Amino acid sequence: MREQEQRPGRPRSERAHRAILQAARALLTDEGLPGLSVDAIAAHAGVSKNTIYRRWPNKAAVLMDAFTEATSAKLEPPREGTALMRFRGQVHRVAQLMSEPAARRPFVALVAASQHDPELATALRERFVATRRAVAMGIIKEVQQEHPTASPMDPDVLIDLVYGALYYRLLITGQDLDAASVDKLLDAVLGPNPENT
Amino acid sequence: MREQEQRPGRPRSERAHRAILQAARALLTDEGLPGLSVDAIAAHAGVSKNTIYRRWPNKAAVLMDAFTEATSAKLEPPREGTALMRFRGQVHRVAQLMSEPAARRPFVALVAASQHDPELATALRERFVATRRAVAMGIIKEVQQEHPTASPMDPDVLIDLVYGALYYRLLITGQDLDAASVDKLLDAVLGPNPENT
DNA sequence: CCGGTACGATACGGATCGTTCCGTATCGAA
DNA sequence: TTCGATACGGAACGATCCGTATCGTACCGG
Repeated sequence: MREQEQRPGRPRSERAHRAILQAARALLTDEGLPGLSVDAIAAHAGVSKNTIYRRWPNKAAVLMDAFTEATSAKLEPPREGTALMRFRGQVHRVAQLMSEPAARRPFVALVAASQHDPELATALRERFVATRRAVAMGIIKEVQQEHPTASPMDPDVLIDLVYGALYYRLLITGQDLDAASVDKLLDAVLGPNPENT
Repeated sequence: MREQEQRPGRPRSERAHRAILQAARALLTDEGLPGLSVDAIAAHAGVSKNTIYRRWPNKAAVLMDAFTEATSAKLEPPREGTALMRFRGQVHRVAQLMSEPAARRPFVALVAASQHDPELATALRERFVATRRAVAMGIIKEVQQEHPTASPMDPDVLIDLVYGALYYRLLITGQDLDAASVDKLLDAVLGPNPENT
């Protein structure tokens, strides 16, 4: 979005940029998707609607940036422990993040909007899903080196099962994603947690 | 919707009822959710918009009825074979149905809309998800009686894993739900298919 | 000082939703 | 046959939203 560092004329206000994304997050968290009109974002950010459309092509793109900026920092994979425990830790981290309405609602809204917006669907996959998947894939391969005797499940299938169950509960059944139930999921797929205290 | 069989005045036209649901299905299949305006449904059904809003409270409710009417008949669980094979068969049936755009798009649209419509979310769970779950639950318990030695996975967790993976691919990654990949999923959770030809 | 761009404010066209009003049609009951 | 009650198609309405356009003004480098 900001590849051209220096162009003629008045530079774009960094303050306006942040205000827009923050307003989008706040409105989406508080009011949900129906309350998220571009006019409302503009008013809440103290910004002209013109300024929003000068930077993003449409409402979904604003939402996408607001979401990834808020969540990416919170989803750094664990760096310590066995690969197995790091995998479990990462799944827990995603589940924990998504159990907060402030993250869950924007994500759900993006998934919903992406169903009839192919560009947004691609962006969501590339900028959020694929990142989580790549991290998980790397850790899983380490796990399978640590435990070569364990069932050699296809890593892609494993990821689909675990994250699938997570998002299934999130989007469809609406169940809580508390740590205990996430552990049950992981135990079912990976075998019992060896560090089970 | 039609609990009162006999009330005074002119009875509601059954023909209009069917025309509305059929028009909703047709438009949703062809145009997707954004193209599904109530005006368009009314026009396509040869019906006044007034008539639609006399019967359903909003657009999502119409969509809900249209979807369940169209799909419930196609999701009768298999009646023959071992319980294990019937379970696999049912999952395949759901996957096959959802791989058709004519069913996939309405479902995805409903899931999307249900994210900010609690009533619709409840209806979707009670009238679609819960039905599939109850059927699966019954079959799984039979499976576990057939194979008491097999891993005693919590049936709820099992269902979350399998259907979760299905809907994860459907809603988020956009992967195909062809029979082979569904079999891989099932093998990963249940063990290899004993009737693997 | 000047061209170029961003800014806030405001208005607009187009579309949609859900509601409301007509006059007419169709039912059961009196 | 008459009458109340309801449904019907048609049409219009207010409110909302999106994305675009047009103001005059503010800020940048040359």
